[in-house]
Amino acid sequence: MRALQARGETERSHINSRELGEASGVADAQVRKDLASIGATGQPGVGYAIPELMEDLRASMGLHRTWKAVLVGAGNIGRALLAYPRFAEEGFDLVAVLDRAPSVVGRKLAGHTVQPMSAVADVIRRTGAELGIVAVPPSEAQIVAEMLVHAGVRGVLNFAPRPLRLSGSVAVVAVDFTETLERLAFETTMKRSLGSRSRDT
Amino acid sequence: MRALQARGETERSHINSRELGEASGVADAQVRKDLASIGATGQPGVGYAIPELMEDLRASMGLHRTWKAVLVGAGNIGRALLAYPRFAEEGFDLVAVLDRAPSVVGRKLAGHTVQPMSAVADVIRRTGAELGIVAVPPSEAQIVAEMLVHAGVRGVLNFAPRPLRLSGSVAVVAVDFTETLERLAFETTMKRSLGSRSRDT
DNA sequence: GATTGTGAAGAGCTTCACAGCT
DNA sequence: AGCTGTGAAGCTCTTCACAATC
Repeated sequence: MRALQARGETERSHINSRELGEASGVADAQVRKDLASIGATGQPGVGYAIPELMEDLRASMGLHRTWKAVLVGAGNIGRALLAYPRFAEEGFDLVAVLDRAPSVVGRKLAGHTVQPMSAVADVIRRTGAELGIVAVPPSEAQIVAEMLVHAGVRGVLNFAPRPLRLSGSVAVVAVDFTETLERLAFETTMKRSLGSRSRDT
Repeated sequence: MRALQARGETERSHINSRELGEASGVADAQVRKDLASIGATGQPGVGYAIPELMEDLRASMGLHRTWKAVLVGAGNIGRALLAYPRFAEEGFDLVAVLDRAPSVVGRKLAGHTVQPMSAVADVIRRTGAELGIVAVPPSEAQIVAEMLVHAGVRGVLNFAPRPLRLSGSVAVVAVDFTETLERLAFETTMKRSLGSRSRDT
């Protein structure tokens, strides 16, 4: 999907598996297998119809609808997320911002009045948000996540560098900047000692 | 490594592969294979010595030393990274900040004077930075990454939602917030339709 | 002529299971 | 008795290659 988006508007209406593979770093047969597995089909001799392919990709990932998310934590990371224009473009709607600190509660950030944590159940019920974003210090991450889940969110995006223990019925995706840098250090070390193979993204 | 860190200070000096596996969600034999592959050895009948194991893990990931990184992009994400205290704790040193916009060049951010892009080669040579962090708009990500690589960095951390095409000898790790949210939407959909299995992080 | 969809082959990764060490 | 290190077996994922299709 990113490879298609990065191409921007080309005249061509179709793209073949080899090009898709080159753009995303996988083999052509892999592209065909994967696309077949999500029900996207191409035209032999022609390739995949780009608009239909995008639609199939989006549908396979549950992006055929809008997802509402509440953000907890109006610190540096929270504010960066609020200013991130692509969420809305991709169908993610930050419907509310909450924070514990009285000094930021009541302030306006990117059109949202920051709410106190005591409002969490209320806000989630009223907005119908299904996703929660945890952008608070690690010491508070677990309790904040539990409050969100208790209030009804089905998925949690965790920016705190601390593993969350939540009910198995809640999806959790974590972004840990330190881990990411460690991974980069690891791969950089590998690239140095061994030769190189091309990698994606 | 995260599993060990999360245990905190226990009296026990050793840990066996079964416990490590349970804490990190993999099979005991897998733990032994992986640890053997990085040269960490345990004591039959006893397990792995925890301090030595931590040391071997850190060494295998290239974390036995400090990594210097330059940050390009003093926008929301860049500023959030600058304020992130854990980088320094884990041995990552943000040695310089660069930006294209004349309005921010020269400003002080977290102790660093923002440099213009024209200084990139100079800054990297002078500081000896080996890692580059790309926190610029997607339209500039590719060219900025190429400038960094040309100036000598060996690894790039990319926050722009755009795949980078770089020489195979450069390590690239990407953090794409939109992709992350999309992944959360996908997993949330899966959790709803299927039952649940426990997942890590 | 170009390209898909897909069985079959191949490669790589995971689990098993047990000899050997403490 | 408890646990590691590791060949071998089992399994899954990837690549090959080609008949079918446009």
